[in-house]
Amino acid sequence: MPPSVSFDRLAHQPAYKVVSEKIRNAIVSGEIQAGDLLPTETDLAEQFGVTRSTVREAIRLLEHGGILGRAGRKRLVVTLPGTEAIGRSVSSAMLMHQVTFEELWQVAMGLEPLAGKLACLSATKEEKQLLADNLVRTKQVMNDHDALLEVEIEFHNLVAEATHNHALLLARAPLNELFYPAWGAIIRALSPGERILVAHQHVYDAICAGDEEKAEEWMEKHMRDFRRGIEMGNLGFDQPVQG
Amino acid sequence: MPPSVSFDRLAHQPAYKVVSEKIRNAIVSGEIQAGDLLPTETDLAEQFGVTRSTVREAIRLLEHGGILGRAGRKRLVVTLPGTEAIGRSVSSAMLMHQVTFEELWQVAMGLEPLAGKLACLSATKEEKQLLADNLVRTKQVMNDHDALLEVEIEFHNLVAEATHNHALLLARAPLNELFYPAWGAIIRALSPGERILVAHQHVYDAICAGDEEKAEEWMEKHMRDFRRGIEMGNLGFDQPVQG
DNA sequence: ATTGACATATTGTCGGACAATATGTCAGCA
DNA sequence: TGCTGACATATTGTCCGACAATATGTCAAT
Repeated sequence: MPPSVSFDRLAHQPAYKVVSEKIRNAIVSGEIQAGDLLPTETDLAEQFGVTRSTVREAIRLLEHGGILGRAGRKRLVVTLPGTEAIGRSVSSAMLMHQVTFEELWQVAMGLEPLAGKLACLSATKEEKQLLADNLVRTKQVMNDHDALLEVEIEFHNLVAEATHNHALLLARAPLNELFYPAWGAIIRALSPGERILVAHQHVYDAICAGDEEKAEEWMEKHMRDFRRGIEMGNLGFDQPVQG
Repeated sequence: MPPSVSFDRLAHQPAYKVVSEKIRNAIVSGEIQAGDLLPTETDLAEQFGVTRSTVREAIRLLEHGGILGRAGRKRLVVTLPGTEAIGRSVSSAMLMHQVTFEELWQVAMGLEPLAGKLACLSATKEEKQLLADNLVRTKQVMNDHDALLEVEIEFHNLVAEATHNHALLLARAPLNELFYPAWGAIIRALSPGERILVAHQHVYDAICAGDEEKAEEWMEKHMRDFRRGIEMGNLGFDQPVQG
């Protein structure tokens, strides 16, 4: 016979979590702006009625998400979480889930062509100039594997930034981080400088011309090349990505 | 005259960060498996040669990313970061960046149709059954706004899970969280039960038939409906999303 | 096999302490 | 005036020791 009444497990949240949530709420609700200084640890401890140790643990909780940071070794600062912080945290999650290249590539096929398309609508002159500069440098370092990797990654980041879509930037941050070593391996194995340059050039032209379809299409081709690169280089397309 | 030599700013990383990184490395490198128990705080403190307070701060740093968790109120456990942890952390980043509905919707247009397409290839019988159950429940709660919201969100999650693509699941986690209130507002304002059901039905049929194109297409239509819903409901398509 | 009593281990929180470093002030000197 | 150095102050990073609350493990009694 089942018990006639059942009680919820009462959740006695530790103080450091409560404090952390209070601070987080104040931040995301806009009560504290990015760039604002937080009170000192001692002040916070007094305000919340807990010890400094507890406040410190609460702070660490938020620090990892990039919401809080320190300028120098000093005062706490409310920070706009950049792509790095998000990328690191999400990509380590993906690593633990043993995400394969294939899975990663599928997501990239959803996001990179989209970035190309959207960039056509919103790229400023300055951003187009940065892309042009990147192309020039690409031609120069065509045979320097390490440098080529750098400009290749930079190109994709520039396109993504040209969309001015922060949701997109944050969503693709982990891909960036995880593809990095793979691109490096492909470049070393196949020296695909020419193919990369051609694809980038077409994407750039499309963005300058505002031709959404073409940008999307060439970004797609570029990503298919990437896939073929992994397959041809025997890098294990269906294998988990390495950190 | 510029100085003849320049030195890098020497980075005196605090101990809690070092400890945190060491633990993180051990985890993502697979040295410690998910599900494993970590040594007690006192043990860790001894091993690293620091105080328990320092170890605790290091632990908090990882706890936020969902890498570490506690079973009960006891021992530390290495955890596979779920979509909730990632979703919370990334979505608060998006909130702080004042991401607009439009930006969010653009990313969703890249990921949701993709999810539909991929689900056609990998959905198991059990998952199809879950989708079917969801459809039945959708018909039942068509006029109950709150319940309708629940099944709507669940449907999208089920489709995403049916792809078996963890990278995709993690990438779309924040969208989920941020769209939630918006869907609710749309449903209350427009009672779009019929349209939702029709779209879901078509996506479901396509997945069962393994028809990738159709699944993608209907998911796209569904998302366009969502966009029109925000616009018609005057919910501010170009306004920042509210937490 | 279940219950209760008891010792033990571990976490959450507290309080105080100190060294290292950044900040602010002010006098001294070109 | 503008720069330098000395000094007091504030704040963080780290340490130590302590205690209550709570899980865990053991064992006897029923």
